[in-house]
Amino acid sequence: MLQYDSQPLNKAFHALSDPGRRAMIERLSLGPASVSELARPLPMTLSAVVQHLKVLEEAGLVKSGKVGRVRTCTLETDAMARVEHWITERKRFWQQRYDQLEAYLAQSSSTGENE
Amino acid sequence: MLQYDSQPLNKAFHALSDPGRRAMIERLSLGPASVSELARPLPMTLSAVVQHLKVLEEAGLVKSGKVGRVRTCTLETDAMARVEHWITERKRFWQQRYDQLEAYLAQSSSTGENE
DNA sequence: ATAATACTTAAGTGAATGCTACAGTATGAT
DNA sequence: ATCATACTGTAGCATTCACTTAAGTATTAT
Repeated sequence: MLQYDSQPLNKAFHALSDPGRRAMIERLSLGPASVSELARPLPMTLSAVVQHLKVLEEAGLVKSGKVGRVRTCTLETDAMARVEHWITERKRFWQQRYDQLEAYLAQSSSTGENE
Repeated sequence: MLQYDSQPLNKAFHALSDPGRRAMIERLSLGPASVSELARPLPMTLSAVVQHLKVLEEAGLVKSGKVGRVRTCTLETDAMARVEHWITERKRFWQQRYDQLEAYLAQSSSTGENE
């Protein structure tokens, strides 16, 4: 534990910290989409969207391929799962402490040492 | 869905994108700690750690209070849970598509139309 | 009283970010 | 052949980041 570096996680969390990129991920969680489809709802130029896409791809969260003139993007669910995993691992520990506290309180109230 | 802005999530994901700050969160998931305790394993000055702590607090991921000269930090598990929630929501959708695909494949192989 | 501890705050710096504008290049439609 | 579509790529720019150094301020220990 407490391994200091993890490029993949750094990049993944960074990628998800931007609302535009999260919107793109939200769209892609519903299914593949072209670059213009991803761009349509966003208040920025296509150029900007392409740059965001690059960030997402370099974080491993999205993959894309071109057929004809349209690039189709898909979500990389494994990478998303790895991000989720980091959080659930932390959760295990704080939950454990919470459960211990609960058990302690239950035990001390049943033995009634506070009366 | 596709609400474009969420300051809290922006800040939370951004806060988690730094390996030093993640190390601090990892430590705090085991229980409260002072600023120097958080700093000890990290390859940077105390000053830098305090600045990271500020980022974590502004993201709502950590709270802290001072008693005497030591500041004790604790993890805000609710904020962590909210980050987790954003991911599991996306997961719901991509899982659904996966399940549909699986069901389709199961059905088409049982009707044996590929022989 | 003196010194060590545990932060706190501010200024400065080089690098990374999130854009836009503009100028392309393929590909598909008419 | 011409035009629209769907990107692609680069330069520039204001802002934010992740630090460090340096100079504090309270507390606690001796």
